[in-house]
Amino acid sequence: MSAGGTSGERRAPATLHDVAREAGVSLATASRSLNGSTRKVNEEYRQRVLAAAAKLDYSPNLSAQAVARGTSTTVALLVADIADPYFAQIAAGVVREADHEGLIVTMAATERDSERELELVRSLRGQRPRVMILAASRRAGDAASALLAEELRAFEANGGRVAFIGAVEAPYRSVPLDNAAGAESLARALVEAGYRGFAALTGAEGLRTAEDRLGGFIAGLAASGIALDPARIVRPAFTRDGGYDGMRTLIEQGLDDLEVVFAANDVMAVGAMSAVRDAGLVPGRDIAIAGFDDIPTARDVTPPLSTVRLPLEEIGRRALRLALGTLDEGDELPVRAEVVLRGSTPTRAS
Amino acid sequence: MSAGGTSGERRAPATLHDVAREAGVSLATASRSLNGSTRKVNEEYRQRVLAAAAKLDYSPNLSAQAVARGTSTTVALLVADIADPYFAQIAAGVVREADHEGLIVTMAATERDSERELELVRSLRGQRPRVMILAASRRAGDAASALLAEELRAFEANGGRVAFIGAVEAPYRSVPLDNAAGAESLARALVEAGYRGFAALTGAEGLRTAEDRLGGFIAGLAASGIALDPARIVRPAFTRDGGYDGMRTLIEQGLDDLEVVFAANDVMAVGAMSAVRDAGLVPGRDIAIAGFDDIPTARDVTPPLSTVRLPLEEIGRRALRLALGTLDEGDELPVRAEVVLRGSTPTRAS
DNA sequence: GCGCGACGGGAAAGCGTTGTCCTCCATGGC
DNA sequence: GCCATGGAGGACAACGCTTTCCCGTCGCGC
Repeated sequence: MSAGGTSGERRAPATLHDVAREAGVSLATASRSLNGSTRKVNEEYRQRVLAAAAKLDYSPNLSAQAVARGTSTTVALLVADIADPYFAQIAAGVVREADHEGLIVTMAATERDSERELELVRSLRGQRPRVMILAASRRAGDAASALLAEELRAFEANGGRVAFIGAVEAPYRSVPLDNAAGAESLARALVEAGYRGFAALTGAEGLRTAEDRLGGFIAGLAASGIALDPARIVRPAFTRDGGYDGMRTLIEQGLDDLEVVFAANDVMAVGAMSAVRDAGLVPGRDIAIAGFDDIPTARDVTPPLSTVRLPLEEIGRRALRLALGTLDEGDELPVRAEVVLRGSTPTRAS
Repeated sequence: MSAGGTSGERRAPATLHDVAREAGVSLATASRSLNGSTRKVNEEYRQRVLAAAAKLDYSPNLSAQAVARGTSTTVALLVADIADPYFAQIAAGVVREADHEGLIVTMAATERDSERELELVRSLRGQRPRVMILAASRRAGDAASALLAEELRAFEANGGRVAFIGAVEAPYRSVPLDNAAGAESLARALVEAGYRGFAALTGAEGLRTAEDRLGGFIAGLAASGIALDPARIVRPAFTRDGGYDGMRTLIEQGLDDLEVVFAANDVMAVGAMSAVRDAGLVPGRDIAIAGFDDIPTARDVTPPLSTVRLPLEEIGRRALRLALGTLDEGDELPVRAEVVLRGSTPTRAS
């Protein structure tokens, strides 16, 4: 257990005051030397300050700076579950872009609970972050939802910026994901590949992302004159295990003319594949499976998973740029959702 | 692109001062009513303050609190790559535990560059976090390493807490992972399963985690009187693609008597499996593969990946508790690394 | 040679909180 | 009836920093 803790004199961190004294200059000059102030400071003084800062291991107190300046350098990121590759990739994008901008990311997980989401937004607001990015899948119209809106309104009224990832949310900026259109394209592609018997695994009712994807998929089928049997729509949890369970349900219901299962996200699809295999069937051959997101794992399962690719990391970066207002010209393009057909949905000889 | 931004009067956030005025009490009373002060405050006043706070949408400025109190409620977490499931799971654990303790997590990614790591530690120090958790794989003895030590020393001298995840680091607290012992057990288990022809895919030289695991594996083989041919040790990047490339190298070198490949982490193993498959071979049948970590995906690839299980989320939580000094009795137990044999290393009829 | 900007250092007033005193008032003991 | 006691509100000095002012010093134009 490595005892830990250097013997340490436990002195308080050096303050700007200490640096100024050490360098023999005023507080103001020290401050001006160490941050990008507009005021010029005599090169000799500046060197003295820099030396003193180095000598004292000075590191500016960000909290104090935030208080004095009236603005922080923080970005708050809210996701449903950090360990979920979908959110992990988005987070990676946000962090990278933030780093690029010299901002610091604070992260919280809603654990897919809208009460918690509300609570977190509330507490995160205390940091006075420059922007708040909400990637957590929101449910429409539940009790917490109105309060959340209230909270965000207050945040923006105070000069904060909110960016949503996913569906377009009322008055806020958002990086819209083309969930419906992507799923629709996927449906068409599958029909074109010869599939006729469909089922869908989607998240709990009211989960925006899940709804949109399912809706798009149904629309895509409808466009080809195919109706999705409501009995073939299963709504387990929006997770890997949910996908597994949902697929089991489907299998227990009887496979009859079922040819392909659309899972509303890749982790569910992966779970579904495992369920198929555990039932003694071969995914892709006995039952085709398609997902959504194109998480890295999608390539590495067997057979490789057909899916709708979302540039997740790019989405994270863009959400931050959007909130910051630093979107470049080219960035205005909507995020493309692109169908990627792989081995899990082989072309079907019709 | 959803214009964004409520029309907003853009007034500054309500301050405690505003609340006090609204409630008709002093600043001190307002402060005492809104935070857990030891001082009692008249119930009527307290209600007035609460009402005023609610009315004004007051949210205490955490930075100001940090400055005034002299301590922050922040935890800084440093990982190599957020999108990597290994770090994502650890991060999830840290965030969950932090949330439990009412702390806020700020996250940064070193991108596996020790220069950046140093830089990040430096800048993170400015937040005066209560603890700093370093999960980023460190290289031993490079240039930045000494400076990093210096930086951490300063941080601890100022009352901060450092916790490492992985190898035990000199004077700091750490959650040691039994990399060597785990790999050693795995080697023994594989020998016991009938394997004789080994190869290893590990990370760049000097990468602590990779070295320890390789070392353990070699020791395990040695214990069974088997030597690992140095030509059969490949050192690509410590990532999925590294695993893929490394496996290709191995295949190009000729498979001869090669029976099983040990990849120093699961994402590499997954990459290696894909390389095997892309070479027209079947992982598990033609070449067995084992990894390390037991990331969630390990169960879902085909065949399921044999590996050494590390309770990653628990490790994250424990790192935080360790740094905070809130480890319970039972937590003193070292983290167990447990061999999990799955289909990727079928028992070999000898 | 004088006046006037421009320049740049330093004092000091914030920033939004907390915590220490100080004070006032009610209570209780003798 | 008086004084010690203590409980609770309020003023105010921090906390570590930024930024506005103020002011002395130059350099330059006339």
